[in-house]
Amino acid sequence: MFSVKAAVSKFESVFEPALLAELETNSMLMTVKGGDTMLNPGQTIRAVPLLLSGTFKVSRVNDEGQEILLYYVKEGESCAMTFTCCMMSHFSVIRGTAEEDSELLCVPMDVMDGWMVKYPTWKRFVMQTILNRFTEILKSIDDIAFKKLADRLVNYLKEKAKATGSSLINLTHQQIGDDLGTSRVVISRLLKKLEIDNKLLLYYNQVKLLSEL
Amino acid sequence: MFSVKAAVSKFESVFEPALLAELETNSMLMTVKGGDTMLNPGQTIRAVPLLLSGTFKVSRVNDEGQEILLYYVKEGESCAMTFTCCMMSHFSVIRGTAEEDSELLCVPMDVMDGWMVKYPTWKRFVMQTILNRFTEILKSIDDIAFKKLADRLVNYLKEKAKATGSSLINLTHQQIGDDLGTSRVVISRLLKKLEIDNKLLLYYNQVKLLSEL
DNA sequence: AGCGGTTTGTATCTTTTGTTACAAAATATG
DNA sequence: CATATTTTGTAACAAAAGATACAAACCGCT
Repeated sequence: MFSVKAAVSKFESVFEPALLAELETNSMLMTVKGGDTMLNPGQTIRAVPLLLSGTFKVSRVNDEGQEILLYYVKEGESCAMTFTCCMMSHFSVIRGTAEEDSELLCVPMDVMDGWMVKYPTWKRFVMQTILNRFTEILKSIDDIAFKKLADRLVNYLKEKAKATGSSLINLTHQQIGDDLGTSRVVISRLLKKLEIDNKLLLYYNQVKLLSEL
Repeated sequence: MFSVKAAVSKFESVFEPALLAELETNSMLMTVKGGDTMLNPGQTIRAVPLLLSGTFKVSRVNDEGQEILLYYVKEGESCAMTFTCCMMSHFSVIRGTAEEDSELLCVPMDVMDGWMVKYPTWKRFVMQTILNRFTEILKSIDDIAFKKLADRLVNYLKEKAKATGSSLINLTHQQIGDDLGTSRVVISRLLKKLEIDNKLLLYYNQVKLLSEL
């Protein structure tokens, strides 16, 4: 559990001192339970989050309610969409869900605009965030457009393992299917194939990646 | 053919007077032939383009050289990727090709950074551009992930017709396939189906959209 | 141990998209 | 106008992914 002071200090290497001071007086600590959705498409955004601990999942939901994973926001990062939407007072175009219990530092949108002008380190942080997300999203497009589902699944699992630091992944086939935008049956089929090929082991609610993968 | 003065005046309603003046002294006119590629992935970017006339196609090329259309840049617009890459002195992650003969006003990157701070209208323009492109790219992801190729093709043709202001579209099946990330044969098949259904007429190098579409 | 809900395995069938191959039609070019 | 090149049409087949249906395995809980 962070104090605002401790939270702000996490960004000591990124932001200039004056900005850190402003951050301390203007921001708000917030806790979110794993699984909770913080932001839905269409919702207006009043504050921008800096993630202190935990992970957020950012996904896209289309008109028919179909969802697809875009990227994860990790400790010390923020969300490019929220920045841009916030600054243009535009409603959200994405969904943001806490993957695990998470803590965030919220910066209200009315101070943010000034910071872009006053603090080069803030401007840099914003632009770097946008660039990173653009790059990730374009990579996603490559994969969705040209890669087979089997390959996307393998990448997804490897990512997960890397993110959690464990080769034992706690997910149902249904959850995986949701993230990749396909059905449970398809995922079960592909996973079974991978198991037969000695790439992984399947358990109830779990997937254990093997070194062969 | 524009003079710099005339070119700058195109942005009178978007930029504040002081910025227009700076734009006039700092920017450079440029002409590009239809079909010419201005920017490739990996290339470093030294200036940001404001499009005066014509159209640019922005596409993504993956490691295997497969290409897919992302969006078009039209008159009075600019490219979000170029902004962000430029500001972070990062190489390009996209390809930019002139669809038709085009004229652009190029702003060197070293003045741009200051403009973000000095001119609210510039900052606004940049953020608005980024937001618009983010939105478009996310729409693309929706389509690629969940829509059938037949629907994507129809949308593509409608877009083209709207952009050129004519229901007679000058494209080969191969070109369409390239933009949608699929093969010529597949496009021919789908187009023929649409023709049989009285949605369009097929000619050599041309597709004529009918009102049924 | 038994029950109820959740998760996984699997078969079957359909649809969509990709691939290859070849011929015909349209156009460009000398 | 004769020939080369580009574009289009189409068949036949393969692979990938989606849909449906049902059974079996697993887990939490009493």
